[in-house]
Amino acid sequence: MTREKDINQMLKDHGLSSTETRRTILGFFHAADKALAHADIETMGTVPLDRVTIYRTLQSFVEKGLLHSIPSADNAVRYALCKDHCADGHHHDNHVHFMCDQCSRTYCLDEITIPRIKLPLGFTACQTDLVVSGVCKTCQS
Amino acid sequence: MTREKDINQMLKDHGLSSTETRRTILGFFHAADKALAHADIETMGTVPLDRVTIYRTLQSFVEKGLLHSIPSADNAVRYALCKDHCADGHHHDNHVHFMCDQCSRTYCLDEITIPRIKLPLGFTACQTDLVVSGVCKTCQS
DNA sequence: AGTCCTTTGCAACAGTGTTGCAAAATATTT
DNA sequence: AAATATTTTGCAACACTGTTGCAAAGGACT
Repeated sequence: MTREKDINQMLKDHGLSSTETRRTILGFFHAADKALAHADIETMGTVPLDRVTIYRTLQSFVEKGLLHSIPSADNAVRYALCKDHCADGHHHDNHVHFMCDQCSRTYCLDEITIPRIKLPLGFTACQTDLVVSGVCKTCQS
Repeated sequence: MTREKDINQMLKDHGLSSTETRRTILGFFHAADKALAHADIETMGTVPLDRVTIYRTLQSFVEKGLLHSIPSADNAVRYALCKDHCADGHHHDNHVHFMCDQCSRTYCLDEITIPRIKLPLGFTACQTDLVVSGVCKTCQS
């Protein structure tokens, strides 16, 4: 399978050794068109994955620039694939996130860039997160 | 004391009976120039407050429009006083929040309004949260 | 294949938030 | 002001989220 090979390559490109759990979890993210939380991943596979391993996998994926985390008001951090990578690997996403109040799906709106914010004197920005919540395209019937 | 009386009035104006814990917690928010998390409140008073009571108090304050909650990437929801209230009580804040990476202080930048975001077709916005993180005016030395 | 290093899985723990229920405090009525 | 009704508190217990340490298993490399 080409996808298998792609996932393998993706891990190695980011300096991660290719293990079964990592391939599985990265596969979940490629299959899903939405952001995933730890709890989602725990129940997604046919064989249940170890909780701790998932935490550590997500952590290393974020560190190596494969995933980015999305803050939320409901205290459940979600993760999504990083689509564009800078050369240095350390890459700050700058797109808007959308979270559906009805189905809890979280989307990366890659095409919408966060506008530049002018901070008061004395404040220096490092990262900016913009999360819009409401009703998503699937729930809008 | 006038402040005591103000706090009392504030509670009643929002349809909450005036109890000692509520007066204490509301007092904390008036004294602080920053957003407070549950953990902060737990250790602030001379007499320790019950954890559950704090949760319930914060909840009712948010429901009645006294406080608003601020999402964060570090999974610790913070709360801050609502400064302007609509007539109906149900009031959506629309200002930018700033969180310091060094001291973890969270500020409401009331003077900066969140720019309007144009969502893709099919998405309807209900609330928009914008959190900037970096170095605050106090840590900037 | 053998060695080295990383990752996994388990147990245990710490923090965050919720629920149920009896006792206490507040509000309301007389 | 006392009695009653209602709300809030504090405790115990629980569920969920996330972390750490350590021995065993798995990948990487020569």
